[in-house]
Amino acid sequence: MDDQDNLQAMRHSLAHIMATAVTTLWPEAKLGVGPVVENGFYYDIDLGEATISEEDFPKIEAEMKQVIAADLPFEKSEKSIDDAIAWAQAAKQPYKEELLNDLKRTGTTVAKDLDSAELGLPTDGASQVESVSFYKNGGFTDLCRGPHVTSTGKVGAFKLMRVAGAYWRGKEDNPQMQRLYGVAFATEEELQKHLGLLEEAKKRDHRKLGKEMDLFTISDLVGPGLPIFTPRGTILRNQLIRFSEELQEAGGYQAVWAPHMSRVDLYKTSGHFDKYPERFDVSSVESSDAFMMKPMNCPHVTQIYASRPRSYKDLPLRYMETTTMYRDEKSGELHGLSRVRALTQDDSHAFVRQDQIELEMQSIVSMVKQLYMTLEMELDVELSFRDDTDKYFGEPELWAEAERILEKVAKDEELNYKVEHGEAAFYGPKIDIFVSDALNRRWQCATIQLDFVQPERFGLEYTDADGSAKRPAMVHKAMLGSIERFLSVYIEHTAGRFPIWLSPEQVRIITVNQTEPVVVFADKIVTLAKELGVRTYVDNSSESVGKKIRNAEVAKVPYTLVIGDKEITSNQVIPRVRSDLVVIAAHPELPVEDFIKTVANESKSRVNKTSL
RNA sequence: GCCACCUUAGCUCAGUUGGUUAGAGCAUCGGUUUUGUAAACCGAGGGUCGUCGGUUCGAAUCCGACAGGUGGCUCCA
Repeated sequence: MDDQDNLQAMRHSLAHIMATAVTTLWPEAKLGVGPVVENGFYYDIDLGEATISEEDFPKIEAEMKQVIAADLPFEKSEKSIDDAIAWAQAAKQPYKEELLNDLKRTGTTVAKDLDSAELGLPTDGASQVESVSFYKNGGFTDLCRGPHVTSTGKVGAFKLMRVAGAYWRGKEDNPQMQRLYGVAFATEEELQKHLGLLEEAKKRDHRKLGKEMDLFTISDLVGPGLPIFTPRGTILRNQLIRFSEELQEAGGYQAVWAPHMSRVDLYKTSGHFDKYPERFDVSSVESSDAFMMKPMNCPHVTQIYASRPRSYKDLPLRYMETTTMYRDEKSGELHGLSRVRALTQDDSHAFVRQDQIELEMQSIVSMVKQLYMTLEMELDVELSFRDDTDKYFGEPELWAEAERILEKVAKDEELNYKVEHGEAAFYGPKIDIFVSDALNRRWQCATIQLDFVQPERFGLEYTDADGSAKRPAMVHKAMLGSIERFLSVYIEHTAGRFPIWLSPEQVRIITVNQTEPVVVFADKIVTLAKELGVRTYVDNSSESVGKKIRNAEVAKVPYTLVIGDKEITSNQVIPRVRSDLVVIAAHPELPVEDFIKTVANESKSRVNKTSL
């Protein structure tokens, strides 16, 4: 057993020890599942009327420590499936009984959040389950495949972290259990290191940095999930949008524009209306028609396509639009900029012929790669395909073809991807690109979607070379995805230390004193910077130079110039460079004009390091 | 929406078992200082303790509802 396996066994054993402690303290506790997760473990527990809160943790931890101190062996045993069911009934463990019954009937459990290691499933995954294994430590016995550590004393260091609600088997209409999360490591040092990392992650939380760096704000009066952007945040936003749009223009996309609301009928035709009830109705329109805010853009765009007859020679027809849409997310799902009710997408839709799909997908993927490479972010790619349920529209043959094309493109473009069945949109399969925030939570950003369904539902056509009417396919794409969500991840990714081209303020000019020649010289630099499109701010305040330097540092401004008599005499400056941008150790003295020009060039070429 | 928890000044936080005019640092404003590469000094303003209701002689403190938030669950076109 290597260290990694051993750590897994420790964490899994701790889940059992926690369950032991909880059932000692609350004998009526009904147990769900208790698998290993990243950095630790959890156990789902139903206490009926009672609830566990974080205040109970010291008591549970004390109980767990007793079990650990007793160093009781984990003893494995086998039972036939029917004996196991009888055991669950006798032990009054209805959730275990349900799992065992499903196991007997189908050979599997379909629970989404269930780690198969938690079950007593035979390791070869045979469909016919004859027997299941149990592990016993002291007076506590649990259905479990294992493996475990040899005895309860060998579990390393742990800490209970929090309690959360979790629906039994991940289904909203099932009873909600309490999920107790713990973290665990082989040694106390590693545990402390992990807790330290969590503290570090807090410091780069985009909600905290967004406030500190004056990028955006969320007002109760405006409403939850409706972030508003300050001048600084808007510069950041617009720089990213401009980059996305420049890439798309180079790729043959034409900008279009559509209003932010429409008749409800638009979404009834597209199929979105019945699929997604989370919409914002516009109720007071003086008309018998119902209107709503747009939750997506594609239906609008189909109407641009449909506005005139199209020839096979017109395709591909590529439309792009950076625009805001509105989705009524449930209150508990809102999260800073990551999950909002008003989201802005760098959205695009290409209408293509069947024979153009693959090439189009390929060029989009390479565009996405270029964007993320420039931003120095890793691509974490998922191919979201359909499953066997009936929630998808369209012919199965078309789906199979679409999925084949997506996978081929992913292979050809050497994407490091995983296939996820059941994650497709109702109208087609997707290539989804995920990025991770400071706490390692994955968020979907870029998405590329192949769609045969909406052209069908809107009756879109083009005239082919032989004069026959043909149906185009539609390729949806968003590269940054939701700008808001992208920013949330990007702020955490960079800890607010943006590259020069994205920095809301690129050069901070600090005056040594407020005498007239100094102020005039600072103004001269600002005028020059403005002409070249460099974003500057002059700190003329009567603070000490040390304080002003510190303020510039805290604001994470890439370059700082201290201006005094020396600079006026020589017309040269010594730029102070933010530490993460430095590539050359020496900071040369530069003529003022050269310095500003260099910053302007760096900004234009979107470099991540400085050449100063 | 569901579960647990949180909400005191613009921000970060004190505030004893319910007991007089609720404190600090930073920020802001005013004054002094005119500063050379990570925090000058003095002073002032700023709070219906998230909101509403209840218990009590008395509530920031106890109870309830609501709102907002945090971590999960569910959902994510």
